[in-house]
Amino acid sequence: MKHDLRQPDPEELAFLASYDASEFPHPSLAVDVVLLTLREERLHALLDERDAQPQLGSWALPGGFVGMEESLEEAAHRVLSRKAGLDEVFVEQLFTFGAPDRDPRTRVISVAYYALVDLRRVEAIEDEGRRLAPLEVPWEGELGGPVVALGPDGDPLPLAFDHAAILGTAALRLRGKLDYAPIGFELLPDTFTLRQLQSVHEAVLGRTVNKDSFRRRMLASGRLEATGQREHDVIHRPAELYRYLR
Amino acid sequence: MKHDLRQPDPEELAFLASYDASEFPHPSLAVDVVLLTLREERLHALLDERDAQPQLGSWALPGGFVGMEESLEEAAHRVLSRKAGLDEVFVEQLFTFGAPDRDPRTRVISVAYYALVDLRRVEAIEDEGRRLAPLEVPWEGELGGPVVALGPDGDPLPLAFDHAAILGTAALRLRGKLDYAPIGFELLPDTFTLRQLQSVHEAVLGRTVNKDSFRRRMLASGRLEATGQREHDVIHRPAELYRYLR
DNA sequence: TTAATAGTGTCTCTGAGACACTATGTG
DNA sequence: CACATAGTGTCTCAGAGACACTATTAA
Repeated sequence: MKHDLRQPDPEELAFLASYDASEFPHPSLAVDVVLLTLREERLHALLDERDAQPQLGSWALPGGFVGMEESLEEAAHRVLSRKAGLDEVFVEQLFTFGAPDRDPRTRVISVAYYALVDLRRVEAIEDEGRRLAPLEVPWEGELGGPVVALGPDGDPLPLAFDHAAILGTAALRLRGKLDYAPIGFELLPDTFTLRQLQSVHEAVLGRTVNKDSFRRRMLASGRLEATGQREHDVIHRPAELYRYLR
Repeated sequence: MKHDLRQPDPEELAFLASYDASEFPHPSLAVDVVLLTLREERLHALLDERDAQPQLGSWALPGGFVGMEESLEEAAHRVLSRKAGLDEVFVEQLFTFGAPDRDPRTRVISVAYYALVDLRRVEAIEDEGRRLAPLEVPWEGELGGPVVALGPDGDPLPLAFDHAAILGTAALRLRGKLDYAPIGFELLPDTFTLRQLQSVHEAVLGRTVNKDSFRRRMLASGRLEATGQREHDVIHRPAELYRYLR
């Protein structure tokens, strides 16, 4: 988001030189990133098990405090790079969470971002304290609400702070934007079939979509380019591979 | 946004007691409010002329720093109450602006909110340093970009900081949400005619809308209740007055 | 050849735009 | 009565769903 700053005049420069930023108490400012990917037709989010207080042992979104010289989006990318080894990921601001009691340590405002990435780029990063947890969205349509992350036994994972609400906001945003913004592609590899894209939409929306009209809409959108290649190693007629036109 | 916090255990409580929040440098955190209303079929935003450095004399969105005990939305309501004498206003989080250079004093992150209100509630608050400035949106559809606020002579007002970009984000959000969220009503008095509601949509969208299908859509939405009353003091057949069903 | 999915052609249904027509207030 | 806008009835057109049919690969 670019903006023009007025040129300061001399009087203003004198004021700025004497300005004391520590005059008021400041809350802490963090970014939390909802890294979403698709595995087995289901949305998964990257979660880290907290290895320190507070809420030791619960599962948290990757996040970090915002540096004094970086933009919010840069902070989100830094978090992804540090905690998931990912660069060049699609990232978008989600919502800013600032309830006074959301962090028991002190006042922490969190600017949440969501990131979308193809599974192949992240499936290797799982270890004991870091999971791609399947999400269960317990509401439909435009309702919204917290989202449940599942552990390997299918039981809900304990989520830290208000991170269930952040996940819920991400799921809601994704569902809302999917139909009019080109974001489904971000969860797929470079080239993909229409069926794969449809599966992405179905997983995100939590419902089946009509095959015929989905194909028509996607092809009519003008954002897909046929590669001329076809998928292989499938047990049926191979489908055309498409590429997303940026 | 409600969330469940886990109950801290004794070990966690000990940690919290020793936690020092001043360990890291913190940016300042502000809220800025885009208060929008409709006058003469045009969107207007409340702007204050800055009477202090920096950017003395330029026009700024009403805003303020976030208190340590209040939520972000409470801070937005407080700003509206203090700077516009308004309570019970429709308010929604817009976007968080955090470019490192957006404020020349120091690092200030601003959580922007937009508020929608009927003109009758705010037209009396204008004075020398406080205006409802008409907005000119120099782009269409889903493009976005900064927005121009006009002075009484029709010339653009100098806007402080990145507030032109914040206004642009508000205009874009409003245009995007108008068709699927019940927000047009917020810019009208309690009861209104369908023609008035159509005017609201036309002003926000910056284009005319089809009368017939607009009526059909609104009546079919189920969110309007006929009051049985009609407008009066008009030179033509008076229209039915409707009320918005919350 | 069969199984399985890719992809096409076409009918129907629904909602938006267009437009003509009727209704009802004021001057 | 004329004027101006409110409000209705109906036709057309475009896009979504439904469904039958053909195409193409592997086993």
